[in-house]
Amino acid sequence: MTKPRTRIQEKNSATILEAALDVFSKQGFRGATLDQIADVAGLSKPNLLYYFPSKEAVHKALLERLLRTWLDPLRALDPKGDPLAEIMAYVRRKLELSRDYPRESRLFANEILQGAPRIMEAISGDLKTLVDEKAAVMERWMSEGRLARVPPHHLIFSIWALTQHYADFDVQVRAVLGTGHDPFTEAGAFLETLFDRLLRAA
Amino acid sequence: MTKPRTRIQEKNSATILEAALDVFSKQGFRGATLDQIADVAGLSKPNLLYYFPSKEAVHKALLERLLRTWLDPLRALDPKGDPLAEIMAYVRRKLELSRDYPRESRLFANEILQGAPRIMEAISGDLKTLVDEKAAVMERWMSEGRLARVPPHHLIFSIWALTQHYADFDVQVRAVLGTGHDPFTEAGAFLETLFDRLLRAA
DNA sequence: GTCTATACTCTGATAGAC
DNA sequence: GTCTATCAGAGTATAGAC
Repeated sequence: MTKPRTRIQEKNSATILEAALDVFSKQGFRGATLDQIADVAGLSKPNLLYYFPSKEAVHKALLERLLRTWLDPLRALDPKGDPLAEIMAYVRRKLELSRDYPRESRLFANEILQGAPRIMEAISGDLKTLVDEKAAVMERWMSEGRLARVPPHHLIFSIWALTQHYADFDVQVRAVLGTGHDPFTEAGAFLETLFDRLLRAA
Repeated sequence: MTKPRTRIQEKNSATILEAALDVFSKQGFRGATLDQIADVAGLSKPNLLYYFPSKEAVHKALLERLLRTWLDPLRALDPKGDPLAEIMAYVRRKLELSRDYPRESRLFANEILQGAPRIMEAISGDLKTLVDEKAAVMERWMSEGRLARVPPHHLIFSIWALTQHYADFDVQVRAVLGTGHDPFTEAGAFLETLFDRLLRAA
C-alpha cells in the first residue's frame, strides 16, 4: 500500500513491514515466505495481501525505506568540519546503526550477497554519487595535510565493513567472544583507536 | 555421498558440490533449489539425489568442506614468528581467500546471516578455541611490547570484516569504484597500510 | 547409474462469504 | 477489512523402467 489513508491501514501496513523485516533479514527474499510474515504480523495471509499486492511489493517497500535513511550518516559528513572529528563521528553513527538497526543491516547484506538484483540501480546511482562526492572531500583534506593519505574509497569501504560486521555477523561475534562481553561498546573503543592511528596526520 | 568409491561417483559428487556452491552461495539454503543445482551440474534432479540423500546433505557437505580449510590461515599464525609479519601474512592469505574463493565466503556469510543454524556448534567450539588461542599469542606479543596494544579478539574480527567484505560485497565495491579499478590489489595495499599503522609498536 | 513419471507438500495469490 | 476455501505452480523426494 503506497499511500495508506485510514489509521487502521497505517497501523497494519506498519505491522506487516515490521514482521517482513524480521523474516526477510534472516532468510533473504527467496527464503522468506508470506506464511512466516503473516504469522509474525498476526494476520492471515490473504489479509496481508490486502495491504500489499505481492511478496515483491513488501520487499520493495522495505528496501526503499532503508535506502532513504541508510545514507544519512554519510551525507552528514561536513566538508567544513575538522577532518578527523568528522570521520570519527561517521564511524560512531554507523556503529550505532549496526547496534540499533541490525535487521536493516542484514536485509541490505542479503540483497548484496544475492547480487543486488533489486537495488543495483541505487548502488551505482545515488550511492556511487554520494561516495564519490565525500571521497573528494577526504582527498582534499589529505592534500591539505590535515589527514593521513589513504585511498578514500577504500577508507569508506573499511568503515562499512568494520561497523556492519558487528550487525551482520552478530551471532559469530557473540559466540567467539563468549559471555561477559558487550560487543558494540568494545567495538566503539577499538574503532576509535584504529581510525585515529590510521588517519592522524603524521 | 560421504565416501565415494568409484571414479564416476567421485567425479559426479564433485560436480554436484561445485554446482551447489554456486547456487547456495548466491541464494542461501532456503532460496536455493535442487532444480537450479541439478541444472548447473548438468544432471537430472533424481540423479543428483542418487548421490546425495537430500538438499540438506548437499549443503552440509559443503559447509563441512569449508570449515575444514577456512581456518587454515589463522592456524598458520606462528607464535615464534615476527608479530607484525605474522599478522600481515594472515591478512594477505585471508584477502587471497576472498579473491580466489568468493563463493565460499558468501556461503559462510549466508549461513551466519541466517543465525548459523547449521554451524553454531563449530563456531562456538573449534572456531572459538582457535581464536582464543591465537588471541592469547597476540596478547603476549603486546605485553612484550612487540605489538601495539589493541583488543586481540576485535583485531581478529577486523581482519575478517575487512577481507571478507571484498568477497561478500563484491558487487557493491565494483559498482561504487566504477571501471578501471582492481579492488583486490588496491585492498591489499590499503590493508597493509592500515594494519601497519594500527599495530606497529610505538 | 540414469532417466521418466509421479506423489506429496509448500507457497504465492485469488474468489467470495461475512 | 477480514476470513475460509481453494487454485496453480514450484519444490523435495520417491518409484520403477531401462
